Amino acid sequence: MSQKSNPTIRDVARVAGVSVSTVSRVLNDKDDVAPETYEKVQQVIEQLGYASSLAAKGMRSRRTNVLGLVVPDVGDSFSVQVMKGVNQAIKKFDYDLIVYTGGNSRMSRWPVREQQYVSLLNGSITDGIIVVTPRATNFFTHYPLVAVDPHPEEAEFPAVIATNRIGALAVMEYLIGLGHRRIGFIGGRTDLQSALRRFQGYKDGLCQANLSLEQELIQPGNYTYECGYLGAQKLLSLSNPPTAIFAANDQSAFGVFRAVQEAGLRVPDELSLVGFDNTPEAAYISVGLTTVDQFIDQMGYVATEMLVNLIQGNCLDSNLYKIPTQLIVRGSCRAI
Amino acid sequence: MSQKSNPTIRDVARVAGVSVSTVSRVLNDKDDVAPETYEKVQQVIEQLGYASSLAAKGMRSRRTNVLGLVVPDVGDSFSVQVMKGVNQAIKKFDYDLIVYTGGNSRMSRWPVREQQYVSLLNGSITDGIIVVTPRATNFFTHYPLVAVDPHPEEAEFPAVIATNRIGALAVMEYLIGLGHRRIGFIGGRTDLQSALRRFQGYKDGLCQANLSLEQELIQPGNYTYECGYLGAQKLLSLSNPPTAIFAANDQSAFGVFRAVQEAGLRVPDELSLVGFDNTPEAAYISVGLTTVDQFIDQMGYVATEMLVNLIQGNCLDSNLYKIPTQLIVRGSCRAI
DNA sequence: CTGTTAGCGCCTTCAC
DNA sequence: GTGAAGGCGCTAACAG
Repeated sequence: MSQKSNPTIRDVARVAGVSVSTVSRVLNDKDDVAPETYEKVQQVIEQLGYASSLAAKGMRSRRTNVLGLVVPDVGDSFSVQVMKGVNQAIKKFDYDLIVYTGGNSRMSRWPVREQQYVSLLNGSITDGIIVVTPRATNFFTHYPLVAVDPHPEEAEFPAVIATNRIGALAVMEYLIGLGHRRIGFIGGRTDLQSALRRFQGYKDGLCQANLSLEQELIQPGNYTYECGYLGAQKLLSLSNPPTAIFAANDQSAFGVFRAVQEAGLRVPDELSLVGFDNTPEAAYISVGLTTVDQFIDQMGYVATEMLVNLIQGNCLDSNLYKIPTQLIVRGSCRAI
Repeated sequence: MSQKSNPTIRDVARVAGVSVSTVSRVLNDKDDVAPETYEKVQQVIEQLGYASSLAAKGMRSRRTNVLGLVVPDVGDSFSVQVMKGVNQAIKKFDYDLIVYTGGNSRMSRWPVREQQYVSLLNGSITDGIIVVTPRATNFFTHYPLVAVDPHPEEAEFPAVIATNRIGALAVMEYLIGLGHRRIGFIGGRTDLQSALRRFQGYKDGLCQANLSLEQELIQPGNYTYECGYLGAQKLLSLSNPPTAIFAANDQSAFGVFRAVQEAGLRVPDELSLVGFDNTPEAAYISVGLTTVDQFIDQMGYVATEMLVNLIQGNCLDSNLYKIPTQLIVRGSCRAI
């Protein structure tokens, strides 16, 4: 089974007793083909289990009806969310989808960066590409491309981003409105734009309320459970501990939660807690984690819409589409 | 940006002042190329942002170093789990991954089924394919293919499955060991092999304990929250209601949970509840849902291993690999 | 209506 | 060590 090659268009032509172009025509519903010829060819196609090679087709005609989605890691939850949104959109637009990810480490020898490499590869198989790469710099491709959540300042290509700063600001306004004055912060990965923007929102919130920024209330982090756990331990052991903690993402908020429990305290009674992302778990954890939804799936959906527009040669309203974030209030905060 | 075509191997050759074959050689580290030539070509490649077209490469040489994963829907949680496992495996084996899904509805006109169509398409771009299709019948491809969770009886190709029946049996043994004698069952989608096997496990468990199978304790279902909810309502309104309910998957177990709550009862005090799948939510819901883990990600991982073996021309130990399921005991059951 | 003829971008002999 | 030619499977002109 593994050695024999798939049937080609030529096999079909031979068996059906016609030429390859005729087969090609019925495959693409081109021109007029005699009904009986059409029928016979279809029959042979089915009989042989023939399907045209995407590779060959894509090479010849600049249209494959396939969209590409390049992600650094398909296991990553952010990527998965984006995929869901894209998945929904392609159904509407009647495209197929290829999600590409490189597990290939040999590529490090490659002079150009992975994303670029992959992007170019797919230039011939897909009609356009969506890249999910929070560390994106510049992309070098002559085909339609839309980025999800890149560094906006360097964005020379269409992109869709979430309003991370504004979301974080909303959190701060909420907490401050609840009477909190000492608000701890667990940071995110500093190489990610999203984390920087959330931190900016934290600072802006403080500033806006005329509160001073206290270094001891700010713990570095990296979006992991552990960093939330450790950061919270430090914050709680302060001589004057915070009454609320804002973690840069839900994952680290869960870590905070555990540290709080282990310290014999309760959320929200002794400590208010807010996360960011609105992961599914956030709804389940004890009283429910108050967090910010950034509608990642919608980012994927919008990115797809933009891409399809690009492919069809339409102009984009804007090169940068911002998906508004939304504060999701659950039970993890309390007025003091 | 969208009209100009990507640089080709010929562009590189021209700029570097060499022939295309030389460029091809450095691309594939073939033969001996003069170090200075090699260097210069590499430089031009980088300068032009060139990357060889997957399409063209795949067509010419029967090796792309890319694995394919065909799923009915990338939004589906089962598919996502499989993806995670595959994703891990490709890193180990140094392959790239393409996940393919069709949003294309025109295909309904196509005489061959969607899976087959996609599978064949990718035959030329990928070195092998993993298909996730619980309704799989026969696949028609001359290239390596491994199926995840197909109908075993029709499997003419290598496949990896979970031991659904045994997992369900373990649930029954557990419940019966806890003293339960009247155990309700919420069924799954009858078009899915997994659901049938789980039901079989339920029946076998009953039989093994010399308990009779009572029709009134068996509710049809379809793996949804709603069916669990409705089924549980019926079971609870029985004149002699069950003391435990075994739902064919976690999702419907959650529905059961809600129905139980609404009836003013509590889990596990008045009713023991078991699910199947061990979804992330299962750990969070109130006391924790006792369920069965089928290690879907591992299925993806193993499928990848099998596929790589196939691609490399090795023989498989077995054409059918069974991933053992495991009962995860949490707080939703209680002895009576 | 259908067959013939060119390539698409790349890799693989085979010469030099 | 390098270049030239042929062809992978397919589609898009042209001819008939």
